[in-house]
Amino acid sequence: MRVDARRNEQALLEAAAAVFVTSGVDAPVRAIAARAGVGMGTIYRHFPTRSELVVAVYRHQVEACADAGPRLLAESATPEAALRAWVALFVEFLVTKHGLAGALQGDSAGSDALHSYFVDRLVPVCGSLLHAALKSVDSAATVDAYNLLKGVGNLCIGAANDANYEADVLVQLLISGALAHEAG
Amino acid sequence: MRVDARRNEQALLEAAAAVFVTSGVDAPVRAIAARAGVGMGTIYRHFPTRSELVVAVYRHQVEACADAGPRLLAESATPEAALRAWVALFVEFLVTKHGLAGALQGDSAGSDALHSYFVDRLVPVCGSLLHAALKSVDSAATVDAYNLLKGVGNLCIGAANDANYEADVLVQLLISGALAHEAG
Amino acid sequence: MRVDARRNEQALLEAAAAVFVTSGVDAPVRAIAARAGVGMGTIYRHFPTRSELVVAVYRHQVEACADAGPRLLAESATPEAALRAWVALFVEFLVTKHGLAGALQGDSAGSDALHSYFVDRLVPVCGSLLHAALKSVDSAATVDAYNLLKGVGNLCIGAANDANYEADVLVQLLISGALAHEAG
Amino acid sequence: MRVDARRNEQALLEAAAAVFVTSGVDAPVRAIAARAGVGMGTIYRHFPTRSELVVAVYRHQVEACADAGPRLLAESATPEAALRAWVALFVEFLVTKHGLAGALQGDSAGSDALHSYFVDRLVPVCGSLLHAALKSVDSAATVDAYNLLKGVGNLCIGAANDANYEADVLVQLLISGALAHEAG
DNA sequence: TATGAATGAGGATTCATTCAT
DNA sequence: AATGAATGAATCCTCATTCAT
Repeated sequence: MRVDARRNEQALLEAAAAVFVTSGVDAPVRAIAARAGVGMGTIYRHFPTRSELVVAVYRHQVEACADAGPRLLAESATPEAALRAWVALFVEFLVTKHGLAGALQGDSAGSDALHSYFVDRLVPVCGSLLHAALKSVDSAATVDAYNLLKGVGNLCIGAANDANYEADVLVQLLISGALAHEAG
Repeated sequence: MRVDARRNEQALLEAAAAVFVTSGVDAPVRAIAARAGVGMGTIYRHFPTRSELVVAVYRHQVEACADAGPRLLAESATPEAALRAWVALFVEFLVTKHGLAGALQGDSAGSDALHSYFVDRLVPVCGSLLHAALKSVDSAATVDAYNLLKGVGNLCIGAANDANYEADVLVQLLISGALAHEAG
Repeated sequence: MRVDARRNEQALLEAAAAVFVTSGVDAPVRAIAARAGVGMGTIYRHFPTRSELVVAVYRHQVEACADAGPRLLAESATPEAALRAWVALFVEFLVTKHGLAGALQGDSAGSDALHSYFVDRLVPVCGSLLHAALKSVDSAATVDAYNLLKGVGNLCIGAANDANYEADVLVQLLISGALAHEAG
Repeated sequence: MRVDARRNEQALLEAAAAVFVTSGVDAPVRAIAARAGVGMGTIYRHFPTRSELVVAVYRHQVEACADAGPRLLAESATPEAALRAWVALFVEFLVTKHGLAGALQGDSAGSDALHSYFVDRLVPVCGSLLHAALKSVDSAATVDAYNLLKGVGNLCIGAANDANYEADVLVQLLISGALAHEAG
């Protein structure tokens, strides 16, 4: 890849991140291009679909989140604490990225890549933590990691727009519920 | 109101309900009018804003849901059972009305009336049930009824599109979590 | 004509006059009907075209204006004074009726009846005054009464919307010009 | 600017000029685009508001008119002749551009830029000529240049639609009136 | 005769996407 | 490889006019 192409790609990622914060992940292509100082065609060259752009923008943070899983499990006092810390991390990520939680739904055709990426990368991590936590409290699984992850994601939708809505509290309650059922 | 006007209004409500399921509550006015077999102007006559149409479409069911609260409290074996039955009812309502859960977010400008209506009508009902349940298990409140209701609503988003996602299970876990914290 | 029909027609004229002042002579039919407390169909029954309604609304005042011509000629010190007083009267009428001066242009199809009525009724009056004034100052005619009337009307367009525009002054200057050319 | 963009802009100006003559300056965007052979979006790219398009269409002629003022003052036998020649020029411009005179009214929201442009550009020119003419005939001013310019503009409204209406004659009478009042 | 519900043409505007330069 | 001009589908909303009741 030519040096200028790489520079453009970097500029686009930064611009998109900034615009996504302001206007959500459905912001007009033109706005992103303008902020990056490139033509719209350049966006399409680097990221043929919007979903690919969104994935690229958040890749670093998703990776960081994924990497945090094993580390937290090793460092935390208990597996439950590790799970709680990890979902708190995930919640913070989603809530600060305007519209991202909603985009995880995968409904609309274009967001499939985003949905897949999140699931592929984070469900295994979440699964490890959940499994360890369940074992440590001697509970049986009531939900799988996919459901838990998606539930957490859903609870974060719209959190940034509503000062009375406390997504983080609800998420911790959901964890409590998931770990609460005593093993028979 | 003239008989034909009433017939049109009814046709519009049914058409809108059907189109909302398919295309969400932001579906084009023209599509709703076409399905109802009326002109677009007729929609604007009966429901000057989109929000009023959405509220009208779901009013019956919201009222039924609100009415069910006190009844369940009286009929159920325990307050917790009443709360669980009621949220199950609410979940069933939201999940079968594709796109409704998402519309409950007050984000988009036009849906504010909808958001208000849901909150005004259901938060008090939810609050009664929650309060009774908390008291019966001798727990302190960790969330208010608004947060609980909105959390339940959020957990239902996209549930109809994903066979692997079990919103009802997650909602019951959330209730478990909300009732789990021992008092004092 | 039945008594109720006459009552409706009267109500419509008053309502239209009021609405025209507020919103101009192109105000929505519905607004006029609503203010009159009748259905829209009733407007169409009484006044099939908008032009006929406008004519009817202003008939009294146009007649009063026409009648004022001979009277002013008889009462004024000089024919020129009579002409000046009469155009001042006409100007006051036009300026206070929002949009009426513009509607006198026979451009748009619907306003033909209005245009015709004004011309038929007022050009002769204006002509008498102009002729007498020209004779009294021993000037030759440089414009006919039709041109003078229409010129005065045009000068009044938009006068109510622009505090810096003094239609009345300009009109008097136009009269001065029309009487200024010395007869050979 | 790319050659094709410049070609489109030129085509748009010509198309708009033609359509304005036929349908007035409020002609549908679609009609202008169709005549220019471009998409509607292209109009919005080049001229974000209707007012900007109107100004662009008439800029050349307004500038020519403005430039003619000082030249006429220098070349004419008397300042009055210069003023008369200049307003005749202005009248010819307005009358041949059907609908332009009407658009000079600042009424409709979108045409404000047009109104401003005309006033800013032509009132000073008109003022110089008027002042010189008044001085040369030893008359005191009875109107300012803004009123005179707007009056001339108003007299031209609808002139192209009415063969019996002689705007040019009326305008010269208005000038006569404006210069007639003897000083002292 | 009166009502006002219904129609639907008409016009503005936005933006994703393509492709000539 | 990059640009950004152009396209035009999609959608909203208003209101004159007709006509069933």
